[in-house]
Amino acid sequence: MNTALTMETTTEQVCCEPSERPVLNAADAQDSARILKALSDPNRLRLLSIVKAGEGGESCVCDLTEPLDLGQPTVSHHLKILVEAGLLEREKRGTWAYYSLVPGALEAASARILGL
Amino acid sequence: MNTALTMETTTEQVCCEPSERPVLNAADAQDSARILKALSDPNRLRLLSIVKAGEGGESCVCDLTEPLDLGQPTVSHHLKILVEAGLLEREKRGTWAYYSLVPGALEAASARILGL
DNA sequence: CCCATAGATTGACAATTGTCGATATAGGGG
DNA sequence: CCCCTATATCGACAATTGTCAATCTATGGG
Repeated sequence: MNTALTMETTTEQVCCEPSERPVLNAADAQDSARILKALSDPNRLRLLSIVKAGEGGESCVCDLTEPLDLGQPTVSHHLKILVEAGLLEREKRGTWAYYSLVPGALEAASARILGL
Repeated sequence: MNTALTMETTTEQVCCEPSERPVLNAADAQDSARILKALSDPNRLRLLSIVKAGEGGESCVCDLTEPLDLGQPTVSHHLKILVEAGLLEREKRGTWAYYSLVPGALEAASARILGL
């Protein structure tokens, strides 16, 4: 049995309209807000920027603490938020933890804004 | 960590590089965070969506209160935040206040994410 | 083994945020 | 004028957030 096809927006899709999305529903809004909230802190934006610019697109925590002038626990906390938002991924090698951008995640986040 | 000065940003800009922006500085980060913070609340995202979808791209407060299931003062408060972030503009006509998207503002916000 | 180091987790705290009810302001209509 | 409706502002409150110091965990080297 098929999951009810409640999609059924106007059966005739004209070619290039702005998607005719009526209004963002509460669930999708909360979803987008969760991701955008992770991006709403200046230090987290800088973390993303540093990671992106890092050698091989990754950085370990020790290289992130100093440029932000924040304590190590605080940096770890911000990194966790970014990981949980699906923006960064963590890979542990030896004693070090390397963070890198999740491919396409920033593009997806920006699309959520454009798609409002 | 003591990477010598071998950095030497190639004076020759090849055509389509990712801008070679080294790292987001604190001031720009705070700037971007201010705007993204306005976008980090689900009810504000829905407000933007409703305004965008509204007749003539605008809506008055009375049309925004009901679909969000929020009190009128709360909606006014969110609208103010969106205006101060440069995302919405307000025009008063008679007793009503009409809100509309600032042209290009959403695109600019999304570019801040992509440009990290 | 024991220790040193990288990083995560915890607990605390001040600051900020989202929400509401009450009140203020401002037009428009009798 | 006075009232009615639409919106903004204010004061309060609980919830969330960003930060730090202290502690825990894990990995690697002697």
